[in-house]
Amino acid sequence: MVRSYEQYCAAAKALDVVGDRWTLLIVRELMIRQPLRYTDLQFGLPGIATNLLADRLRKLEEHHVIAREAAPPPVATTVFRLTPRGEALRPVLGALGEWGAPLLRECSDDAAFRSHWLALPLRRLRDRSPADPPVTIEVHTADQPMLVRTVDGGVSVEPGTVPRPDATISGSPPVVVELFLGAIDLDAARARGLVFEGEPSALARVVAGHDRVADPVN
Amino acid sequence: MVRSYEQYCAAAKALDVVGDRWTLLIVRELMIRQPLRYTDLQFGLPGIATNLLADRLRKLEEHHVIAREAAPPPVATTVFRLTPRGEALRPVLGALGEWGAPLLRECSDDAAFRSHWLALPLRRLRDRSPADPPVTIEVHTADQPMLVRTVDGGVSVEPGTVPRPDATISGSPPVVVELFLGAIDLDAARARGLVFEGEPSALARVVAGHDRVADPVN
DNA sequence: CAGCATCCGCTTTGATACTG
DNA sequence: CAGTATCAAAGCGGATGCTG
Repeated sequence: MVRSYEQYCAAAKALDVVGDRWTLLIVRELMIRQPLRYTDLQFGLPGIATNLLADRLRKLEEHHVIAREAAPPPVATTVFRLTPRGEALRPVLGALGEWGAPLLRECSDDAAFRSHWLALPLRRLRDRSPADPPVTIEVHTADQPMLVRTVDGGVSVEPGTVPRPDATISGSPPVVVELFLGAIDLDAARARGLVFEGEPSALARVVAGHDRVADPVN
Repeated sequence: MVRSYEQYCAAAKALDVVGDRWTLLIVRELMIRQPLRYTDLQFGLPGIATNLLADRLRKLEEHHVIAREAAPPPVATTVFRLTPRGEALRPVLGALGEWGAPLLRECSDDAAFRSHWLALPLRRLRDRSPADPPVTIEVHTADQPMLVRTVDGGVSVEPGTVPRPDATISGSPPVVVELFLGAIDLDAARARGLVFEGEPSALARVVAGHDRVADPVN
């Protein structure tokens, strides 16, 4: 069932476990938000076949990368969570995302996107004036609105809305991501269909400067 | 021909390029020793089918991860080399190797091994007394003898022999690797069939201490 | 509905043989 | 040496069906 490389090599052994198609993307989903139900995973992995998801989850559980839990009474279903061993894959996905970031430019326009994926590239944003009162930016770009708020020197990215955000951004995923990462400025983003309302200073406070590498990063 | 995830996500885009079976192991080979001929790659990738190797090399070239060169007159053949873009994958293989290292313990005894793979886990060894004259350890464990020498605060790992090495080690790959990485001591290694000749101090100088994590690391 | 399992057509893989 | 050609077997993707 499993096709091993049969090599005494750490990288090959790692790929024996997480090298199968979809496997690392399942781990990605659990890295963004834990724990998740089967159908939540399915939604976060557009294109996966249901039998493959079931199969991969079984294998990941066998290898102690994820764990299956009985969810608390309110929902009463099983949920999936990363084990410490699974959490240890974060540097792998980090390195992969770093390397893959430049490829996002050549992404087809109808590529799938999920709002919660914003958490990966935006996690590296820093709050430029942590002493000031926190700001909240509401982002509309795909299946659900997300809140980007300054917290603890960085930003948090979570689903939700607030009554009076400091700024509200609506646009396609590429434009939103490139804007936040400083690859384009607000005018350029507007030229590509982005709608911005509120305080530009709220955005400037967290946007990655043009001084750093301006590639969208996962 | 290529099956893309079609997701606007840096990690997914990276896997579109290097996620296919064997692809990252090809990159591993070129990371250890550049440049390589087709047959050298084949030897370093035990188990790969020749059509797959040809196919992967073509795709990697299309994605500018590797480049094909006409070799200089003496050999007069084409060789493969990593581009800067390919070199940028080093953190990915590093993270994968780090994560996969603990899995080496459960590696089947007849797993394939190539001597030059020693370069990956041993690269992290440090020279504990860089001021002293360099030492050379000759290692016999698979297809060809390797030389581990102290150099510039660390060690170099290259194929070859010398007339009078400070130490000579012969043993199976797991025992050799675990010994170098400090997971086992010399007595334990000898109990598992390792033959050591020469100055134990030469080994002690580069062996990772028990203080650090004693997992074989790629 | 959540959580799969089964079936089916297609693609990819792996092993071997063959060629310029 | 550096691949291409061929082919059986396994894996993948999509649809549908079953069970609590």
